[in-house]
Amino acid sequence: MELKHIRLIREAMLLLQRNLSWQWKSEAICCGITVAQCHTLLEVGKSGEIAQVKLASILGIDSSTLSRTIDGMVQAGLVERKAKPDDRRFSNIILAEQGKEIYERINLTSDHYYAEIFSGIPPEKHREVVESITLLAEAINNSSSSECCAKELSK
Amino acid sequence: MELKHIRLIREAMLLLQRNLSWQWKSEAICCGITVAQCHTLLEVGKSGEIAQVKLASILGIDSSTLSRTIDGMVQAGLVERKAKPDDRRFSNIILAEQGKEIYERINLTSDHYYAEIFSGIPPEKHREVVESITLLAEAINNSSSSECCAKELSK
DNA sequence: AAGATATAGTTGTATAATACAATTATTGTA
DNA sequence: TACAATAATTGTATTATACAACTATATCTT
Repeated sequence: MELKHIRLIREAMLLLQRNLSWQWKSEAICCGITVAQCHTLLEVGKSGEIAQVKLASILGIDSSTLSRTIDGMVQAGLVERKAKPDDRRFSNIILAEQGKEIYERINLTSDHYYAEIFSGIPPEKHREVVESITLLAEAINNSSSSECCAKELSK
Repeated sequence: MELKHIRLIREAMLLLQRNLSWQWKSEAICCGITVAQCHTLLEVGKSGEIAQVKLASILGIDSSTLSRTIDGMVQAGLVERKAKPDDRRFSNIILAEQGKEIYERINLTSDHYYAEIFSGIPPEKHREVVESITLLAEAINNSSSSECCAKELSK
């Protein structure tokens, strides 16, 4: 891998990160929720029903952080805590009425967002881009850990 | 663009975002600095010398936020404020001694990080991936704004 | 040239997001 | 049954952030 290409990727990833971060803020604010709530909502919606500990692991945050995020979402009528009958340590999270609506809305907006992005890319490249991003995402996900320290944050 | 592909991209981007967010934390902690300082340091190093207002715009944050981040970095000996002689409203930011070292170090680590990522991708795909990410980054960058509200955060 | 307007940066203030440590409730194991 | 493990919560501190108000400097308008 040439350094030249690595630098290109690094710059591109920076651009992606910054633009996506705005996109999240924008979607959250539009729906009157916070960014953390937005991330959480989308994962709960995707899972249907999920334990906090699992959710925290997917979101990459501490379970204490998630606990408080969920508090706020319960208050706002976005989700509900549902005790797991066979193991009462767990509380499973499910969408509440208000949460379902907002989930659908954000889901749609996200789809439109990416559809619009791709309208700025020549159609004959679409397949290649989808494949490449998927490849990269998998590679990054598999390579994670290693390198340097980060002991404190590990889980 | 098929919905199936959009959903693939959305999932991949989520993975990327979450992994990169850990990477930034990890690099920052290794160097004894914060994530915001790390982002700022890399941009200052890249630019050589840059006004705060420009820097804030690149980083996508409010200039008041940046002002305080820079305060901390000056304290830590990472950067210096240098008044612009011909327009004293500006203070240009440059790397200080300590900052240069850490900049080089993080730059190297980042290069290694991506090199390692790519070692998990078949070499014949590398060119395609670089091209695709660049395409996507440009498309996202150009398409930004529009859609929904986000009036409050606009600049 | 004087007053009005614009720009860069800072400070006051509030909030969101986060982690770590300690604690409680529950379950599993020796 | 006592002890270890796990899920969640609460106490506490810190980081990152934005908006509004303000100061200092520069530019424009008449």
